[in-house]
Amino acid sequence: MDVTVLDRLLQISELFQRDLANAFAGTPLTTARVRVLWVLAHRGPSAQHDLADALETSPRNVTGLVDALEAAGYVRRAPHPTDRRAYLVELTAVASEQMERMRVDHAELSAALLAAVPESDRDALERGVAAIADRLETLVLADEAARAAVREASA
Amino acid sequence: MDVTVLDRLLQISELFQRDLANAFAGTPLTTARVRVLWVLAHRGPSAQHDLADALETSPRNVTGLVDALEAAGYVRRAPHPTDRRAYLVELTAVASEQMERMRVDHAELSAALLAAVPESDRDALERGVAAIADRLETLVLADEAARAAVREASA
DNA sequence: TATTGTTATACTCTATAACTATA
DNA sequence: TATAGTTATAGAGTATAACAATA
Repeated sequence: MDVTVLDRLLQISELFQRDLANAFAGTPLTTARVRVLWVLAHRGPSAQHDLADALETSPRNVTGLVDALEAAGYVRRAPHPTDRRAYLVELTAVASEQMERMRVDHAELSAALLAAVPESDRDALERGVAAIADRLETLVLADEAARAAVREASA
Repeated sequence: MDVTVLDRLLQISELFQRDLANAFAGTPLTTARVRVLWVLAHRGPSAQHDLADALETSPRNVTGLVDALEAAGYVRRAPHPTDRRAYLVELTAVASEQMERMRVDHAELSAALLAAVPESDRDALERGVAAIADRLETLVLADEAARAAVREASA
């Protein structure tokens, strides 16, 4: 029973989740809420339905996440400049700083992990994980398309 | 803004979760429940507190997961041979077959992903992901130990 | 006394459907 | 008529605490 590359990738995947959970333990932040902040940090102030699209979740769920983040002081609901039905959700200063720290942590972790790999292996590693990520994405999307086709046919 | 190995690994991590969710959509199985079945397939019939340890979750949570799996016909609660307080949770035939299919799928996915990598890069890739997994595990465990020490000190 | 699993309670994430206000 | 976000309702995962039966 040898340990495959896939097993290692799954292990890495679990460790990431654990690391993130640890990082925000004891704060009001959770994985789902941090994802909202992360999207806002990258897209800038956004309407809730745009957040729902970006997060691939329901508008209802966004309402709950934004409620929690607003209560904890991480985001603000500002009026939308042209559509009175909508809000613009934006980060507070506290959250912007937190996301900046997260960006720095991310870069440091990236460097620390790469430092564990012998320099002579790094190019092949980069090509390899990129190839695997692309192939996996292709497989997952093809699988989802096939499922969607089955749903169509039975509807 | 270049895409780092870390970014690729995070992308792979998300795709795994998505793939697993797709695979069990429309069945009573979920990620948490499949983890229970997976542990049972590897450890054999187990008492619930052993499952709680293996899954790093609370006994209460195991009660709920086993309830759901039992209701859906994936596991059985058998009396423990020597401890009348405990049950031995074991897979049904249906679940054993499902786990065997999952094992085969896992092997096939492993082969498909590796096939996307040029043969000349594979050795370096294997060494690289192993090194990253080990380093990441070390970092996460050290972080958890540091947090535990802080909790001790403040208690 | 300690352990095994359950009941009680609560919070979070998620989804669908019905509804209000606005476009 | 369609869209943005909310209320209503429900299921799932998780946690702590109190408790019963047994060790």
